[in-house]
Amino acid sequence: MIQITLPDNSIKEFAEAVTGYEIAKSISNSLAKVVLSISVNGEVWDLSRKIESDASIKLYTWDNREGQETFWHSSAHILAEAIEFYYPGTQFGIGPTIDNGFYYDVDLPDGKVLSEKDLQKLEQKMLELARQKNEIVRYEVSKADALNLFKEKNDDLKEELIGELEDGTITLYKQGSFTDLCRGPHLPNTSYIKAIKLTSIAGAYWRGDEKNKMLTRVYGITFPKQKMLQEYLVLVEEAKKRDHRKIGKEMELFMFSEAVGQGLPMWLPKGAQLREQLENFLKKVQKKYGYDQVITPHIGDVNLYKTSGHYEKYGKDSFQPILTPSEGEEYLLKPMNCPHHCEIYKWKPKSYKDLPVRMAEFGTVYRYEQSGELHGLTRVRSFTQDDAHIFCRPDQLKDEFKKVIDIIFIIFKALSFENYTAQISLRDPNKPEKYIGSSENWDKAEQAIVEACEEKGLETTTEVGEAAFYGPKLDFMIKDALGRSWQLGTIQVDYNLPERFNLEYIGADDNRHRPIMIHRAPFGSMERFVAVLIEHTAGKFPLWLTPEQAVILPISEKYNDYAKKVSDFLNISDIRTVVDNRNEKIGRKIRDNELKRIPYLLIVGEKEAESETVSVRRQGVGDKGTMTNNEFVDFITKEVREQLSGLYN
RNA sequence: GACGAAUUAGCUCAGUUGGUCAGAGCACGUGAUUUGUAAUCUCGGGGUCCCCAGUUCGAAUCUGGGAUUCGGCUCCA
Repeated sequence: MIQITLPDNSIKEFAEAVTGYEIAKSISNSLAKVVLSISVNGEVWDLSRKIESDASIKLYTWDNREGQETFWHSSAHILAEAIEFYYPGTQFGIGPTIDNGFYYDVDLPDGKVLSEKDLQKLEQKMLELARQKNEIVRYEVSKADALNLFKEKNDDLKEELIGELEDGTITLYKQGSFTDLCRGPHLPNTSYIKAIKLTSIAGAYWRGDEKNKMLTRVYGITFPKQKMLQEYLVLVEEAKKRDHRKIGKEMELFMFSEAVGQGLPMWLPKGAQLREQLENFLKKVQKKYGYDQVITPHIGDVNLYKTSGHYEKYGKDSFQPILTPSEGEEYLLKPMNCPHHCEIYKWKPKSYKDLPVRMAEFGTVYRYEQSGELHGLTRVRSFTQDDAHIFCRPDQLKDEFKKVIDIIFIIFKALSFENYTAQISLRDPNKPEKYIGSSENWDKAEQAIVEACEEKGLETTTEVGEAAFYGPKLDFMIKDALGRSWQLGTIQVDYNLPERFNLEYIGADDNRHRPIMIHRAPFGSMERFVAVLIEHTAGKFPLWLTPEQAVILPISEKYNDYAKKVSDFLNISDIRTVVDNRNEKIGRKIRDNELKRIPYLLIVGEKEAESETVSVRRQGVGDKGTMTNNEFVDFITKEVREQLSGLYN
């Protein structure tokens, strides 16, 4: 007698060993149709695997992440089977599930290459294989047998993987004519998979290491219903419309020019306006938090970066030094602002009473990113950090750290960023050689970060071994329209630069002490932040931020003079206003300006000119009635004030 | 940087087998119209078909090299 405990703690009894599928069936036929895998005592199993003894179980369907993973994992095997059918002799790397689907890394024989044209035939083959309703069978094998099997297939990649596994834990899965090394779990058979889309193809290094061979990675996604695939594809198309590169072009925010160079963005007037609003906003917040703005040059003597250690670490792989007419003189385009700020700190002796010193700069830096890494505004070669460095005493560290978290919260709130994640990056205690500074200091810094996050109620993930070589850090990440994650705000604790630059303060004990440095950039960089902001808002920026807040639409050219008068009035009232005085019908002007995402459309004709009013239309909403010009100024000013209320005043 | 794909008017894109294929819509200019809440009509100008070589009687189209962009990989101070 076997007792199976269900999630609601009810118990079902079976006379003999039972499979997950049989359990589902015993509950209801409709459940049996949709269940995909089963958790047995916390471990996810195949539905077709026999449960031999008492267990607690949970059944997974498409609505559970675990169910989807089972589904996609089996899909990856069918992809592999299809590839093996067309390209016998292919070596198979790994084929895991990802957030949206799965991929398989393969090495085709005889230097054959896959290209996007081949995806369709692979999809067709996969559908054919899925429809064969082949059982997916699990085998437990010895390491020796597993090695032999893949040796026969000449699959070096699998051999390498098996070599690292422990004997007695190795399982194979077979469906149709294809056998794969795999921990599972899998679907009972292939017929569950009804809709298949291979989405893209890309190169990927074996085991993620640049020194290894580059394999071909095929990405795909599958669904239990055709309709779900259609819906997914629509969603992807919608997401593409939010791409900041597309909207940035449409809204005339920024551009690139081959003549200027790769990865060197140029801000167009409206983009510059947007950026200025963001900068002014942060400056106000920083003023409240006791920061001082500074301005430093775009270049620095190469020896400055030798002192900081950056030259040694990155000099060869970045922009090369600028020479001067003087022999032996070399300058570097600055890859960061910290060394300059350290020099400012040293300008004058500091007392413990002077700390913390908070030094902020919108500093443009230049980094020679590899060409394949450049990506719109999110990854560029010249960018402006909303940088600041806080020099503080050890007893101030945690408090300063918390204040920086506050600033980041203010920004995320002002822009309604809610779906961010926060990651604490700590050192790898097993590799002390990777880091500089005493382990005592590291402990203190790490503890300060963890405590600061806890006290701020910030939910974080922790990554061991991800710290910078000079200190632990807290990063804020946010996803773009297509689900790619970007690091925005960052706070880093640094014991290294104060050492290298010999920064000091005189303590109450009249001795010299070393300050701790905090690097922080709440936006990360203006470029990346604006990119993510565009995708977040689909270009419909909040009123306080948007480059053009109102556009005046004269009904006909006869009212252009009045429109100009209103626009002048609004502009001196600090409302960013433009006039659409083209010789077009009003319907046309409304359409064009709605599409330009300007929040307020002000229609003026005979009535309005006579009564000194405007007819107000909210973008995407519609007619808001008629207001006097003064009323409109109050109306819009109030809206801006409400958006920013309590954030920095 | 390595792998794959792409690049045609300011933008979005069509262009079949190498031969009236230099195209469309939008944008822009022009004339008419003087417009009341999501596209008025007329006429017109605009191209180094990414660049450089090559094959060919003939290249947007084929081949080689380069540039840039895109995808994921590696990287990210």
